[in-house]
Amino acid sequence: MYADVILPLPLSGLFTYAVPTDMQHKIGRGFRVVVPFGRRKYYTAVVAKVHRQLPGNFTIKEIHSLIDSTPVVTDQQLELWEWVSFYYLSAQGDVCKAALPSPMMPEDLQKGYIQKSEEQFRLNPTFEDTGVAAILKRSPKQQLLLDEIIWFLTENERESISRSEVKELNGYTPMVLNGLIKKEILISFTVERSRLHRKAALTRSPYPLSKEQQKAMDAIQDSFSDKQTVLLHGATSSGKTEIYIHLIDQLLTEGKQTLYLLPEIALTTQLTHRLQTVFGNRIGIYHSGINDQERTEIWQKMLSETPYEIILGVRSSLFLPFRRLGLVIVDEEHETSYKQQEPSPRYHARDTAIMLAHMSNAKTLLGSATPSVESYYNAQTGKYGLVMLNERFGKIELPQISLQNTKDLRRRKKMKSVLAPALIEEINQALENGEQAILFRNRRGFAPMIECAACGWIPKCLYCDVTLTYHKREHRLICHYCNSSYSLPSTCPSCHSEGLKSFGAGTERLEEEVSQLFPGAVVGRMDRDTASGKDSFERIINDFQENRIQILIGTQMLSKGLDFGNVRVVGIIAADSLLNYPDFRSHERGFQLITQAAGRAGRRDKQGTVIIQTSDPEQPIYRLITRNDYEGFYHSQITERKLFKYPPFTRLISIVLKHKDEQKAEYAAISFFRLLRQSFENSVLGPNKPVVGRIQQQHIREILLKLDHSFSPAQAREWIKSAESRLRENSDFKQILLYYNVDWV
DNA sequence: AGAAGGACGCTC
DNA sequence: AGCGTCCTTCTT
Repeated sequence: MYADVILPLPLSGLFTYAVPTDMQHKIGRGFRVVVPFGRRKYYTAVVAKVHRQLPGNFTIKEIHSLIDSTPVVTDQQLELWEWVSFYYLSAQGDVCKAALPSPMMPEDLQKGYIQKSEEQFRLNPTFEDTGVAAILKRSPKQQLLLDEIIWFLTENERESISRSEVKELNGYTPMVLNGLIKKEILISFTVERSRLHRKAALTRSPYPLSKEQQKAMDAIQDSFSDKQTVLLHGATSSGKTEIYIHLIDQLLTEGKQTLYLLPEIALTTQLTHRLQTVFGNRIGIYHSGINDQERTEIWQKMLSETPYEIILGVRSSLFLPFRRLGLVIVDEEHETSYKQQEPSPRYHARDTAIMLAHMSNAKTLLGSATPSVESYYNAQTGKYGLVMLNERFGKIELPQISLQNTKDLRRRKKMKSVLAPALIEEINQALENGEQAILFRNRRGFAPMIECAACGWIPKCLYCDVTLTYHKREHRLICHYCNSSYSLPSTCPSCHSEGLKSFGAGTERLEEEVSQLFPGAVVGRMDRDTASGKDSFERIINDFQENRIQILIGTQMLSKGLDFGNVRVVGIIAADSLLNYPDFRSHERGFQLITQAAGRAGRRDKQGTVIIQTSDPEQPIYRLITRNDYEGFYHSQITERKLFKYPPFTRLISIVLKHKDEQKAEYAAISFFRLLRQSFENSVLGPNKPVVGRIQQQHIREILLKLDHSFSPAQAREWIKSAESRLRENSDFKQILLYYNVDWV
């Protein structure tokens, strides 16, 4: 008897092992096993198939041991893995890695030994900083390691550190660590107990729906009778969430589970709390703030007799083992963060959710105020049901959106700062009334560019083809692609003049200027530099909600799914930068971003204001934005997409080739292009050097497949894979890094 | 001579 | 991915 197993490695295909006789009646699809792989390693693997066909051509090893007594991956989950791997052209091992929490697939296995929980250390809270310093006065090595540990805990926003993590720190030796434990500055413990058993929460019934909401709810249920997927198009604050709550409640009475998907950044405590007050501990939360141990516990609970009935989670939660899935809600379905970019599998969670629902005989509800062009098209053509929810809840009017022409203002010498006078005036009004303001700028750092006024020299990254951004707080130049940082030269390295000038304003400079403009206000900033961890993100949001911050400046991460009640004005700084990049979706993204950001404006009962600063207000997209004309926007986009053969009329597969040597990358790209052309003919475009042609020393080339609906995914896959193996036959291309991005967004 | 650093090739 | 092997280049 043999078992084909999935190894959590980026390898294509399954590996076959012999099943020991005493294991034969205990093993099956979805069980984990420990297998020897390579000369000396043991890995955890998942059994995909048990069979009796003797495999050929290689010596077969035996499964070392069986981990489970019942499957931990259900048949239906494995089917989904197979689909993701097939459709997104990724290795099954990569899908396995994305799906299973890492503690369920331990990799550093000694023979016959499976690591349980590791020893952890936390700081002894009874010591004050000064007390510790006194104790360690004569132990500089221990003080040094302690500093490293404290730095690690702060950096990762964690309470404890494992032994293996301590070993990685500077200044670690077993003796130094033991010293800290002996002096009881560090407390050692191992995690055994589950954190899931929270006490039963008090819950409330769902609030009654308004007439509009009830109408939408009825329409959704009606639509589900003949459509598998329904798109709910409802303005921001139209009360979509309460409809979701009622639907989930309905599903509960039918004994069915609901998966509620949210884009990564939007997973706010706001929504978690709101759902928990209704559903208490019947809901499981699965997002980036949940650690691997908790993920494992959630997985185990989903397999148990009493699984969570609702999961609120991000992308990866669609790989959890659902037994009776009835509904998948994809909130903010237009969000591009639903598409995983790195690493493989590069899957789209919205589309995978629809596939999951299909496999589970469940329904999918997509919700958005600004649906993606693809989804709206599917709704228009009848593939999806379409339900509109127009009225804003509580009849709050949509914000007033106006444009400020910065080019014209600058010419007339009216721009005395980064902000247009009209925006300054609005912010002043807000501050006078005890109200708040939000300013968006999609570039972090102080100045996006530095240039020598004398010779035109521009600092660039050594490893990437990009200009460096000046960060004032660090007083350094930073590459936003590889994070490497450089000191700012005092004179131009090229001509030695002292005329280095900075151009443009990122969020950091905006924060500085705004603080000077409004000295009485507290200004907060939220971007990757100030809100790295989940906690700092929430701290800033809380400070703003509780009015400890009056003006909040931020990048896109601020525009998504947050509800504030006291924002009078939203300003979009340098809106053109949102629209002017070479991508057929740039206008769609700009429309969505500005409309979503505008949705943050408005107070409990008063209309809000949105001011868009642009140097090109004649762009037609702005008319659509200011009139909140989604239909007009959709029609302009779909016409363009049809004309230029973009999705949904075609399927795009981007092929990326990377190599340290530019010549090799180029040559491989041309060869691959020619091979693909033999089967795909005119549907292959390229190869192109992307706008950023080199990242982390790797030169990049892209080939684009633009496939109309005459190509089935199976056909496309077959041709691509055969072209790839022909490319790999040439030994020149062995070390070319090659990957696919299916349904590239 | 020996260390150190890449580029392959292979893993049931 | 990881790891062994084979090779080149650096180090002394």
